[in-house]
Amino acid sequence: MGVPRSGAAARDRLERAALELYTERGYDHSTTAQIAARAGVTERTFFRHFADKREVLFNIEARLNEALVPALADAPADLPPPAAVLQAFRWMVAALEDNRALAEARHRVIAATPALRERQLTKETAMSILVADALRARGLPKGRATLLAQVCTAALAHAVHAWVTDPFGDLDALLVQAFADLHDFFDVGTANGRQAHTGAT
Amino acid sequence: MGVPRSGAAARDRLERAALELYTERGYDHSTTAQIAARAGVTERTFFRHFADKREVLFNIEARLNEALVPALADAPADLPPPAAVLQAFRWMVAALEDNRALAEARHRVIAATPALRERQLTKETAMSILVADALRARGLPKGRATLLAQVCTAALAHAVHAWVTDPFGDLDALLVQAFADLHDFFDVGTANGRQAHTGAT
DNA sequence: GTCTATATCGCGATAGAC
DNA sequence: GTCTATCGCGATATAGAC
Repeated sequence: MGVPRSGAAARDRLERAALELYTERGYDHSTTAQIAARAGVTERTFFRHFADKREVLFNIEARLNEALVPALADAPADLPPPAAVLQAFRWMVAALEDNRALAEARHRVIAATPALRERQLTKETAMSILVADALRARGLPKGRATLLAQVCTAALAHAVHAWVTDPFGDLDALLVQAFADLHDFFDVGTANGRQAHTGAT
Repeated sequence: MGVPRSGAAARDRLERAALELYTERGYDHSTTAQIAARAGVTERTFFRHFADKREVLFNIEARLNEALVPALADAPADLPPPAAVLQAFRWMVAALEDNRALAEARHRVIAATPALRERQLTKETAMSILVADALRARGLPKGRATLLAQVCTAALAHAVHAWVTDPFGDLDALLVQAFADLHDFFDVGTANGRQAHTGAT
């Protein structure tokens, strides 16, 4: 084959081919053999790079996680825990905002496929664990760190979902809004039924 | 066959057989054929009752959801949204506390099996959607309802996890504590670093 | 890279339950 | 008799072993 043999390149082509095929014929009507063929490799190579047919769509998450960990570690120690997580998230999602088209394509496929939504939840959980570790490093006890991490990650997922859904959404603003909503839900200081928000959906 | 032909009975036997086998030999070393054999039915029958090898462990969730929906609807209209959800959750989990042994067995298998943890996340999301619907019925706008529902569901999952993990845990108390933690995280009224809690983990 | 187990699902026939 | 659950058989594709 005229195609170069670099592992990373093949991996990239597999990811592209998978997204294309899943988009064209749908996830369950695309076979791993077809993906491999379109990428110019054997089926075996597909499984060398990705544990299963779902994983091939979730490489972005790994890259985001790599950006998140240092961002969490660098957050000022005097920030309250939720604010620290928010700051790290805002830094991380900056990378996302450039690739809106790709994000939308991915989102469409995932939204249309139960098996892929399931995997996405797993990825969110994985990210939540990173956040929990960072919170523990900031002194939160394990149980509360885990809970707060889950809550913050849910807010992030919520903001990203709103972003890919609304063609005019600003991811950073949506993220800030989500965290503001969290305060509003649980802050007895601001009467709980209040609706005073910049852009509540 | 000497085995009665009631659908529900076969279903029950399949659930039992699956939990046993997953416990004995592990999820990946149990085949659907083995489960079916132990339940006294054909492999084909297994798939008529359950969409896949994972689903057979998650019937309890369906029953909990059935209890949750009316509980959410019956919550007093004047309660703040998080309090209403908490009340419904407390009612729902009462059913769980009776079956501690079963819950622990299930938890062990699920915790040991990535594929099952993945499915469990999906079930939590499904429950979260029920909560979101109820919150919208209470007047919350869609976006905030979804977010708050995810947060509350995370708190529930957190409490249940703590309960099955700690042999001396009281599920109801853990649930109340989780919601109290949420307030503490986001309530600016109570200084944010505070640790004053009854039983923080 | 090749080989294989097995999860998953379609179809037609059968057989209790009402 | 009409359901509906089950059976028996077969096909395909994922995923893991050698």
